[in-house]
Amino acid sequence: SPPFTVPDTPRAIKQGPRAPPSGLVERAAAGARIEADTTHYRPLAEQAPLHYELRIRQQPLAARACGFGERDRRVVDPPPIIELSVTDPKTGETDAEELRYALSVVHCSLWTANGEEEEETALVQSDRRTTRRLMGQLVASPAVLKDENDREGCFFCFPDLSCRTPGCFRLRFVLMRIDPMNLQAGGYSPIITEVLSDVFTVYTAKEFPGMRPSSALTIALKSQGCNIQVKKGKERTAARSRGHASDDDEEEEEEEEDEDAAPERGTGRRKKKRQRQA
DNA sequence: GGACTTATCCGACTCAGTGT
DNA sequence: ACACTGAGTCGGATAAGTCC
Repeated sequence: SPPFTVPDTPRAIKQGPRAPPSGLVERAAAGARIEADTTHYRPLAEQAPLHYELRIRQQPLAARACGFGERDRRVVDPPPIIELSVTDPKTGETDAEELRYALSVVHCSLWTANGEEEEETALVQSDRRTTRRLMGQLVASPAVLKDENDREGCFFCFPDLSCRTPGCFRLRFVLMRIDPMNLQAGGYSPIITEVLSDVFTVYTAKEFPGMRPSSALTIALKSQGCNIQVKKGKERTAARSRGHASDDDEEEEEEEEDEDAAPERGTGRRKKKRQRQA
């Protein structure tokens, strides 16, 4: 989709930073992963026209459908990572100050594989409850970090997205810029730009090929404090299956005898887990 | 009743937090 | 620094439901 350019408006930054109402920005940015620099608050209307662009640095590829239960969540693999670039269209230079604006948010929604219809229509369950097809953390805050090549960028990570039903979908990411001076009931923030992911597949539990090892980008962001999970992928599975094979050989006979005799390994933990969930 | 699908459970594992 | 614990993750297993 074509990048959006903010309408030409006079810039008032030279007159000095303008602070929003006390406490408002601090509260709004509490969930942001980077420190909110409230002294550099810039209303969109007071900026020079800037060129905003979202780029998908890590495309979602696969997921295991997690059904309608709330307990067993299966996240999209790999977690989508979006990079925001903000440039001055005249000079082509990056606007580092705008890149650090803490109240930018990217929202994610589920779309059909052809990218023409939103798939987020409510699904009606057997008990008449309605639910969304895409679940998890659908909104991400910006994190200004260095990528795997040590190049600084503004990233939005979605490590907690899951899809309830199998199929082929795309994810649509839209950038919004919250203006704390204009927050009011019934108000809205305009979409600044958007990007559509490649098609990814949501598999059933049996068909799911397994998680992939984390990319260099994921590892780089994780090492800088980004809340994203690093996975070992198939390596872990292979190690696990090797472990199983050796255990079976040694313990098969013991299992038959001790079936009723206090097999406490793991079971105690599960009881606690169930108690928590109940 | 068998085949198939789907939701949930199981057990091994990882990792962050905490106490010593 | 190390051991321990609790919470979360993930692949596979299985119970339950549906269809023919």
